[in-house]
Amino acid sequence: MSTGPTALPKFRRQRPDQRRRVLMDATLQCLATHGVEKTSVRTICETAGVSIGLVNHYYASKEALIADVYRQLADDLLDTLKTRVAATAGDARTRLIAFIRASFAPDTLDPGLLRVWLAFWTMTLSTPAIAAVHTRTYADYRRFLEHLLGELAAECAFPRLTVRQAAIGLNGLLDGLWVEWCLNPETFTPDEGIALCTVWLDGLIAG
Amino acid sequence: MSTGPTALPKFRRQRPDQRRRVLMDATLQCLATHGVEKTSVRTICETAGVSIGLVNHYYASKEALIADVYRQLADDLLDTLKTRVAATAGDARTRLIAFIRASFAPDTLDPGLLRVWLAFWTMTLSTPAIAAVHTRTYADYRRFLEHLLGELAAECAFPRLTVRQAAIGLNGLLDGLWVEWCLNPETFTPDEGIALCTVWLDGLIAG
DNA sequence: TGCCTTACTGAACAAACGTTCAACAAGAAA
DNA sequence: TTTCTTGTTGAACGTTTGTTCAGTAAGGCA
Repeated sequence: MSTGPTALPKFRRQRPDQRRRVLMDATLQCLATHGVEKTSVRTICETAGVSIGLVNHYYASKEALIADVYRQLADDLLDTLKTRVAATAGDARTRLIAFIRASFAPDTLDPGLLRVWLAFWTMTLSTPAIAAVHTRTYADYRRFLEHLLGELAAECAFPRLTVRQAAIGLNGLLDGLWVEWCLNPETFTPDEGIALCTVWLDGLIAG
Repeated sequence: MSTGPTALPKFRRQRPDQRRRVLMDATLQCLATHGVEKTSVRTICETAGVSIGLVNHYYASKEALIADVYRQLADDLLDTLKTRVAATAGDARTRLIAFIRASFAPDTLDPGLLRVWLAFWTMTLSTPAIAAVHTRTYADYRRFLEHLLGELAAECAFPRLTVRQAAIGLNGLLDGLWVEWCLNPETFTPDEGIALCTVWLDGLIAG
């Protein structure tokens, strides 16, 4: 058996940003399917189809890679929500409900995604680099909610809360319900989750 | 240098339930201060002041020990909340607000406690034994909220939600705000958290 | 064509992991 | 006092971890 003159190349060189993307995707997939515990540099590289050494060639540490994944995923998620809201015509309340509905869409309401998020939250409490990503991400998210709630306040004022406070509250309610549902989907249906957020919204207006 | 006839005993025998308690306390302390990543059997035993072999003498695995800690801590926490509500006289709304205030008390609102809880939640998604504890714990918690909200419904009906749904919603709001605050205490004050939950409650009544 | 940069590989390393188990000794029982 | 039970110890084991780095080879350039 001869390798022949036209043996397949062992690997292909790629542009740094392409390789980084491959590593990030693989990391995300590992975190979602196997959890943090089983997400090792080896697992990531195997999933990405590269050798063990490549992670530390592109990132200072495994930690830095995960921080990059956090940033990317959070940005993508917010973009998805923004897009879905932008595709919705109507008054402020209608747009807010579109935001809520998007938050309870099947691709967001995924236990795998929660597994990833729990890893990020855990690292937020001990890794300054990840805490920085969390702070920026949470601020972006809340800013968009404040934008939507500001429009609502213009149409019908809610005297008991500031726009900032309302955004914090709705964000908390969405996050809390998201966590509970992913941890045990038997407890309530996504539609009930949407209903709960809608009642919060109307309770806000009623004052 | 002689050891002498009255050398100090190397260890003291203890009753199984006492030793288990010591191991659980040490595990809790490790999880809260160092996080899951750094909570090894060795760290736990060092904190408990015992040798490495003792964990596997009392528990089938490290996992079983953590499940025991989860059960104990969740029960203790709910008991604390129940006690504080029981110490409050007044109508249903007053008692519910006492529950909310207790949820935002300094000993509950602790990033160390969140670190522990995140570990439990993470394991809930991959370890059936821990998922079982989560399901029972969450049910207990919600049952108590349903009890309180049932009394509220008797005084002033809220037509848009069932008592069960209202309990799920308030639980989600409390959990969500708790997580966000622990991850970044700068975002809002505990008093604002209490206010947000109170507005939710009054919005429920207003219907 | 041959050179040269550098993306990429993968064996090697030290540290840390959960678990095991033969040996030890504390303290009650006889 | 001696015997016996068993709570407790801690060295040892086989894995797995993140990181390193000398070497390999892909692919643009002259």
